[in-house]
Amino acid sequence: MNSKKNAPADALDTFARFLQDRGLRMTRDRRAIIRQVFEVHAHFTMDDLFIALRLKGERLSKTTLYRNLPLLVESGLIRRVPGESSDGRFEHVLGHPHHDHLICLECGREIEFSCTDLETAQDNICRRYGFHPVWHRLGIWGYCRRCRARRSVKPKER
Amino acid sequence: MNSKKNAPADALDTFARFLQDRGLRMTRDRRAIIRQVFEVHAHFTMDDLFIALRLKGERLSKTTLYRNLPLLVESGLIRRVPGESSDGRFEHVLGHPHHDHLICLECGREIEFSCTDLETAQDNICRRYGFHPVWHRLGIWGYCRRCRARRSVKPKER
DNA sequence: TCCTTATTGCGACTGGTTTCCATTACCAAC
DNA sequence: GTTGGTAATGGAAACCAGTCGCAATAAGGA
Ligand SMILES: [Mn+2]
Ligand SMILES: [Mn+2]
Ligand SMILES: [Zn+2]
Ligand SMILES: [Zn+2]
Repeated sequence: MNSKKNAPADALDTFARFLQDRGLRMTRDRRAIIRQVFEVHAHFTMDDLFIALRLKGERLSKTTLYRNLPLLVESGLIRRVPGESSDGRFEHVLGHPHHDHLICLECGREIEFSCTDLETAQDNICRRYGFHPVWHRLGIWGYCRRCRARRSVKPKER
Repeated sequence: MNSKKNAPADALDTFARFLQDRGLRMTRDRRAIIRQVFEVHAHFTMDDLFIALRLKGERLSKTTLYRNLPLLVESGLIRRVPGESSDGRFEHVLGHPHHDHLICLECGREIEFSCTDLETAQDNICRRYGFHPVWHRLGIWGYCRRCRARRSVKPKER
């Protein structure tokens, strides 16, 4: 219900527990990072985050982000978004459950979707191979409805 | 039938046409690259390719590879393989049709699979969104049968 | 409060990729 | 077969995201 409203607080809590379990410490920077990450409901890069935090007056360094985002990933609070090449794109998880992406080659827009058939099919495959899945990333590139309409030109290849 | 045997030749042909269409030229280096890429039936990195070609006595430079692999991708002859971070991993396409990957977090082994249910589910999703798919990449990370057997320890998270 | 040790900032450093530019090689047109 | 306009190439320098080393700082349990 209020799962969205409390996401930042919940996340902070989760992370605190995660840190404690590993003998790590909760710091001002880490609090600021969590707060920011769960305040924005969109994909972000290392740099997006850095700039946002600096604008808010936080004085952490980029190195700190590079050291902490992997922890957030491990804790399950954020995940990497599939991208063409070496992404450095993340998105938070709480209040934003698993989904896959349609990425438009023309306008760059990303559509998030989730589909049980797809997940089921994956589970079946894994079972067949005796594979224990932990996570997956699916990205589909192509042309979105809007772009297709705007130019009734058909794109080429498969 | 002999689609495999002639893959290098077919590829060369395809690429020649591709180049011509764009006013680009077929060169010794490009021929060598195609030949090598279709001779090896496995994923490869920029460096794998460079070393292999050098060992064969080709005297091209790495810069040339960096300039030409993107062309091979555009021509549809090779594709990028999904990878955790900055991949620079490719695989050829001819005689090696579309498939997705199971990647073991422990041994790093990659299992290639393809599953019509999965593809169908994707098509359905795309239709629903009015999205025209061009390509997709699915990678599932987890633990392979072999590794799970070797250590009957259960991995954590979902 | 004290003390151990995790955390941080900063600059140096890295490895992969791109860019520059002068030289070489295609290849289509004579 | 020669020529000429360009594409292609090699090598070095530049770029860039990320990583590392280290001395200074700050959590947080005792
Ligand atoms: Mn997303
Ligand atoms: Mn493959
Ligand atoms: Zn679009
Ligand atoms: Zn394995």
